[in-house]
Amino acid sequence: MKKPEKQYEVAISSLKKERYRITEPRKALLRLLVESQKPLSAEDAHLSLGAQDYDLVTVYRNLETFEAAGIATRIPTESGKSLFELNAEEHHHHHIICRKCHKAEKLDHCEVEKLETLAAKLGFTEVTHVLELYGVCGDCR
Amino acid sequence: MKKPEKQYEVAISSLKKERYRITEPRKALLRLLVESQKPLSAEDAHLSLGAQDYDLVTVYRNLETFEAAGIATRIPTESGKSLFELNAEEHHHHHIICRKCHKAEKLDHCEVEKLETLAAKLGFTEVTHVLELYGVCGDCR
DNA sequence: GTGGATGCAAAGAATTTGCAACCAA
DNA sequence: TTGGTTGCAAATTCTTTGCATCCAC
Repeated sequence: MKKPEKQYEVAISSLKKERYRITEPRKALLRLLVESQKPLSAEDAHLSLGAQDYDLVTVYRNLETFEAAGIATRIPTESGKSLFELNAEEHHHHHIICRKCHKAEKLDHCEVEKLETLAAKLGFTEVTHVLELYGVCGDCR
Repeated sequence: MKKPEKQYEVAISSLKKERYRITEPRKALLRLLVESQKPLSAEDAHLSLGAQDYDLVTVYRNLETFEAAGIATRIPTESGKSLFELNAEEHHHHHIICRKCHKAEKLDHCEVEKLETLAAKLGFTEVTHVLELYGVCGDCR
């Protein structure tokens, strides 16, 4: 795993390269994502940043911006709510998300049965998974 | 794949066993799901049933009921919209969903790299996937 | 200085809930 | 008969959009 400061700097560079401005809300949100190292919902982020400091809408817009800049990824969840996480330059991974408290933990190794075993080892029960692929079909191209 | 009539009967039996009533909207929705053999959104189903015949709310409630009865499964999608599909007694599978027209096709074999290859063979490009596990964590139990 | 970014309000989309009328068992 | 089910309306939840103001470059 990359050092937080490094990860922050790399992200800032990506934003600059794409001509996005480095604003206070963006810096704060980026720091939060770097520090938490976990997928967060827009609301989580808004609260953690101190709800009174920046608007929820700004958080949404910037998460979207981060995604467009290739800095973050949106993770659709079972509940219909999206989580966002910083793109780690490390290997591909997924998460195990608690159905009750919505805590998300990172799972290394990407293969479903192995993942379910891993999840069980982390103390999760009633484990199920959602796996869907997305792409553009021949008809739409 | 099971014969449609058979599948319909099995589903009806499941509903009866759970003491759910066999109403017109339920029969119509079930027939639709059996026939389409593809995941549908609540709105898709509502339109296919003839929007004027049954209420969208009834469709939502019955898809929920079907899920509770173990007849159907909700599939959260990238866009935040849910799709529902009848539980096939056959093997575990997932889908490839077109980002543009939202057409969903069934993919057999559950292993991610294989699936992406399969998706490519089906003519899909820009293929990505969402894989998240859900469960109840130790803290919540 | 200027166009992108923000905050506030309001709109939107998907889904859920409340409640009286209705009907399957 | 009666409690589950439906339809209509309204509420909720998450997310996006409009617009005037503001500030990073």
